[in-house]
Amino acid sequence: MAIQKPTLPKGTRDFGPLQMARRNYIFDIIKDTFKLFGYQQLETPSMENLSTLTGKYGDEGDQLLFKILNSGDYLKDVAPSDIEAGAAATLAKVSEKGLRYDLTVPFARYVVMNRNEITYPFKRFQIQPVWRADRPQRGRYREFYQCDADVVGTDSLVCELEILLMIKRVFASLGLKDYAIKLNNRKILTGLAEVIGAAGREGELCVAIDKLDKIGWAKVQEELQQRSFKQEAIGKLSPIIDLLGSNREKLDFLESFLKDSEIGLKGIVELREVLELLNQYGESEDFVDFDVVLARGLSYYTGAIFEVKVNHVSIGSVSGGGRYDNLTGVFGLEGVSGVGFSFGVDRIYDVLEELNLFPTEQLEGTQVLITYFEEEGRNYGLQVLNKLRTAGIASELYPDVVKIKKQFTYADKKQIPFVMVLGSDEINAKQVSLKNLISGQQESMDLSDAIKMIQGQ
RNA sequence: GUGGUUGUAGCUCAGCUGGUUAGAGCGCUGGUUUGUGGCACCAGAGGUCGCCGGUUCGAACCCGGUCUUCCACCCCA
Repeated sequence: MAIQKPTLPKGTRDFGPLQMARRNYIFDIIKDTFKLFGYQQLETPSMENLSTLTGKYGDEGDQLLFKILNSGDYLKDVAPSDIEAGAAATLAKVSEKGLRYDLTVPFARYVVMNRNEITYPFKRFQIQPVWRADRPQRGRYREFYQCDADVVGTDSLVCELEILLMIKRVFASLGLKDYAIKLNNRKILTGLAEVIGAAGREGELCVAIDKLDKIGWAKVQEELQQRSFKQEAIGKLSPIIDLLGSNREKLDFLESFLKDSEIGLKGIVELREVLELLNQYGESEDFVDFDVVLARGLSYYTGAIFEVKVNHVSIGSVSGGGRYDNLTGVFGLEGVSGVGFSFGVDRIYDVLEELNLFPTEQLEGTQVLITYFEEEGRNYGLQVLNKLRTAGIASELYPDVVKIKKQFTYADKKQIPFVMVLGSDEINAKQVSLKNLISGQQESMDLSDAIKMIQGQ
């Protein structure tokens, strides 16, 4: 058999040591924030029954699901007539499981299955990979991590407030200073469709309007025409398009614009309250931007909609979420309101890399490498190694008896800041030689002094 | 899913209108230094030119297919 070069499946990646250190840096900040706000961690299986997943993300979403072929003879139930009927008819007979597409639907499933054990309001966070059979691009992968935090069992707008606060805390910790938390409300979009005389069509309306900053008002009008919106209705939208000013000014304008839509006004009230709560908490409205044309997750969001975009980078949104009043309804549990959002770690990684915001100092990693010349030094080194680790210092002993130069090169490559050299002089004097590879200074001392010096750093 | 794009050493890339043994920089290994890394100098290893097929006396180069990369659309983190 000919040797073949190994490759990765399309849209997947390996993460090397440097990348993992950087990813953990991001994960730790997010995790700490979720915990600080009282969220508890949950994990669910990578695969779910296909019946749990399908129909939750729209037709597009169903197409992007990775399906898992049944084990064994997966063709045993397939008749020739099934194959003639096409892929859709055959699928149900060859696959009953799929990889999760997001963390929200598995969470809804979990809530329904554990409805009696859960204490409400239930605040949970979940950090796991999800899979989408999309075509990969920059910032778009087939396997990527989501960091979700959701609350179910309350419709309090305090939850919306906390989402804003968590986003602000995470981004501040990451050193991101130029970003926008775009905020809107599904009810406002519904109201918008009502007052322009296109009630019930906010989905279509939003798909077009959402592209405003990308393709411009003229093109959006064209698209709306193609979707057979009346010219009169399109004309009514124009004051919305150039809406500028503070959040308050925009809300004031929308309030009069939506005066004939009860639901639209409800959305305004909700948004005002979220901003008011932010104020009560003692936090500014910096980075929070009410954006009437923001439209995401329309297949299930019913209240607030969030999206976070970092300015001046070539990556799409890095976080998003919203309120869904009845996500568990499809699983037979009605009346459970939830709100949640998600950080896209892989995209945040790309953003931090593009903006050069990763901390340069390597916090994780070995602090000391023990080097020696022969067996005797290695035996002495093992005792030293034990004491270093007992003192809580990340340390390692070079495993092979090789030239000292090679051992130093290893320390240098691995960016280990200290090297201990153990030769006959040190062994006889029961000391160690400690070299600081950054300053280049080296001196002999007792091990206890060396430990102090390393910890003093 | 639709349209386009890319693939040459571990990495980043050269390689003329098809013509002998396919190059550079960085990295890697060894040496200058048998108790000392980074810097410098010297030497060396490393490629069925993504894969399969076709055209041709001759293909890294032209053609077809396939996989991969990146981009736009759709949608999304």
